[in-house]
Amino acid sequence: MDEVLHEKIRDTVKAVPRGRVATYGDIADIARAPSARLVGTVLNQDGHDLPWQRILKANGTFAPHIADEQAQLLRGEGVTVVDGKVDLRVYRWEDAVKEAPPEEPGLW
DNA sequence: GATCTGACCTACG
DNA sequence: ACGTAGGCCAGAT
Repeated sequence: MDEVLHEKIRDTVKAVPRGRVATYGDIADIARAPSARLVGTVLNQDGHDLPWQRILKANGTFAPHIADEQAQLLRGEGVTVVDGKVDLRVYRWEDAVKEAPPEEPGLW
């Protein structure tokens, strides 16, 4: 597995501000991960010291096994969790777009 | 090297 | 709103 990418993903997760959230897809996007699956895989293996509670699925829900814990932690950061979901329109990490670097020039 | 599995995502019925 | 199906990528069998 690509160590660089691994760290990149970890860094990106760490970059999410307190009180905000991001989706696996967002992280994958910013970290240049080939797929959102990788983000989940990395967090699963090496996410113990990361703010993994700020990462959720694209629809604003949590990963099944950790849902409870995650909801608690996020509430502790001031994020409102309703019916096991977070309103992405409000809490989504907006800088995700800004951080997204341009594509390689000359591809087309 | 084929197959299965998973902290995913989108589209469809 | 909820289940399925297909696509996705890397690691483990």
